Amino acid sequence: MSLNSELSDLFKTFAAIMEIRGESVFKSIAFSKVSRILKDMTIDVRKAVEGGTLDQIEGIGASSRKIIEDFVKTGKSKDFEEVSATVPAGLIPLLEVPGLGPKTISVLWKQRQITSMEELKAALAAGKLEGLPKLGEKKIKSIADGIALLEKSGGRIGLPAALLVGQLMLNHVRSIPGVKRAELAGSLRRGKETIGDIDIICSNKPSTNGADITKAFTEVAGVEKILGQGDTKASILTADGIQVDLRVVPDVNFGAALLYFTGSKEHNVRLRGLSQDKQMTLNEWGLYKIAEYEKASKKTGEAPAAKPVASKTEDDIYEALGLRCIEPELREDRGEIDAARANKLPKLITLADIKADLHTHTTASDGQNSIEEMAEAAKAKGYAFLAITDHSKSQVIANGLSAERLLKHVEAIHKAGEKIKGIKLLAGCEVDILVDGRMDFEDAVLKELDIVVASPHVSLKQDSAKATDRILRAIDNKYVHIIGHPTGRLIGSREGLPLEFDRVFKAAAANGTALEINAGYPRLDLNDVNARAAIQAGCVLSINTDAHSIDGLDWMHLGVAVARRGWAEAGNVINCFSADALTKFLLRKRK
DNA sequence: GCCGTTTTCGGCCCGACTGTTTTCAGTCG
Repeated sequence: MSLNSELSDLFKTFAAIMEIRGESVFKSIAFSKVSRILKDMTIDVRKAVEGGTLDQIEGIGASSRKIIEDFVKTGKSKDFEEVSATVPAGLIPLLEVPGLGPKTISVLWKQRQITSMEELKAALAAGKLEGLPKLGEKKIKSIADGIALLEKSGGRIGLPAALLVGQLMLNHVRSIPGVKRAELAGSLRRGKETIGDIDIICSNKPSTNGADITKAFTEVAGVEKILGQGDTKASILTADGIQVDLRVVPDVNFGAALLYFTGSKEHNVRLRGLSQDKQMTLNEWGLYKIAEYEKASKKTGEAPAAKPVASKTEDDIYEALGLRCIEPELREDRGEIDAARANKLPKLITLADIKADLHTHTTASDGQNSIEEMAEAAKAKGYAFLAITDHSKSQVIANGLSAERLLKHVEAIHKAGEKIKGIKLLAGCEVDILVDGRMDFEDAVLKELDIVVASPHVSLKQDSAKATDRILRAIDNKYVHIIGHPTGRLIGSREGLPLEFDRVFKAAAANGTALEINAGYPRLDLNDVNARAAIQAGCVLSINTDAHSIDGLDWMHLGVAVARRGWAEAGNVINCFSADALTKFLLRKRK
């Protein structure tokens, strides 16, 4: 694990300990923020310490700086060790249980000596939680249910699965009589790579009441359990263990509700702070002048009786706050609010900007469709280019091509290209980057190819220096156009190469080698944060599906979502280049 | 714990819901 990740985890744990100890919530919020800053940081924190730039980062104060400096110097933090000795480590995972928070955990610990999940389960089974303050029969059952839910769903689900379920449920909501507008919200709308639960916001026509809509929502096929259903809100659990929440609001409040439930939480907090500065208050019903809002009567589940400054659309609210409208993918409190104020938001890339897929496979290696079938499918998407890039010889398990087979394949691709009009086929190869950074083919073979994607597939546990040197050598190769899935990570199962990204980005920018955002799930590699840092360093990106079948070409939108979260514009991505510009890009390095 | 063009002290975002309570604490998003 990288130093940044270790320190990020340390601060996350520190924040959790403070919650359980019952310290001021603002302290734990502050450390949670530091944890997030470290996780998002693309330079090695050691360099920030050595360069003395830690002070300049907003959110890192004297206490955090001391902990970071100690940890970088000695591999541990005395402050952290002292505090963590006061709370059993086994209590921290209990914060993940839905319905169980720090206050209750503290009571369980101090009054029933529970210090771990196992002990909590044993105590529940033995009925030992009775008689505690604020813990009635229902609360005890909800803790047991929460543990069961956590163990069943195993936490977060992947973006593609969430999109499928989300779209189905959204269509269902839109078909309910009385629904006027409905949209996906939450982290799904922001395009995050993993999703906790699915949020849907809808507005109702004046003639319909919310309870009819929430009831119809819970009656769709595939609902395993109804978690709750009221006039304005319902929650269900699908058979796959995915939670879907619906909120119903009057149409005039739709924009405020959508903004609120799209989040992120951190983005919302910043917006509300900004509202305060302007003598306004922002909530899920709308943006109000504080003076009027305080006088207005309020009833739970109903909009406050004051005229909002803005509430109908998200654009209205941003505008009233003096901001350009911020796209959902940017709402992470990563500088988007300042950019919106300065009118410096990027014009984000869209799926429609994509004119090429530059990394795909056929039956020649481990794909399922022929050259012609892949070409026709890509043409049907309106692409101008398709690169066929089957595996190189080291990928024995994927039926990788020998030099001889590859050269024959190149001929076959060119021949197919002559037959199929309306799309240009590029004959290429996904060449393995060997453990020391050499290519899996000699230059004499590579120079016969229209396009070379060089990817790491094996030895993905190298140390940082070796891994970085390996990728740098590939970037330097004059025949390599794109570094495919640069880290080799797999979401949820493999960390990938611990690259020194600043060196990688500098070299790629200097050489004109594109870095891939692999759109295949669970790769999505580069990730959002690294894609953004790469652009800032002057790199060009390439978004490709790595499709192994014609269906695989459909996942381009996942890569575009990552790119959007990485603040990418069409001009940063070679797949959006004009035919001329792409051709020039492919030839330039070889001069 | 962090921050500062009113501030180096005193704020720090907001409402819904649930359960355990007779007015509020805890949790969630």
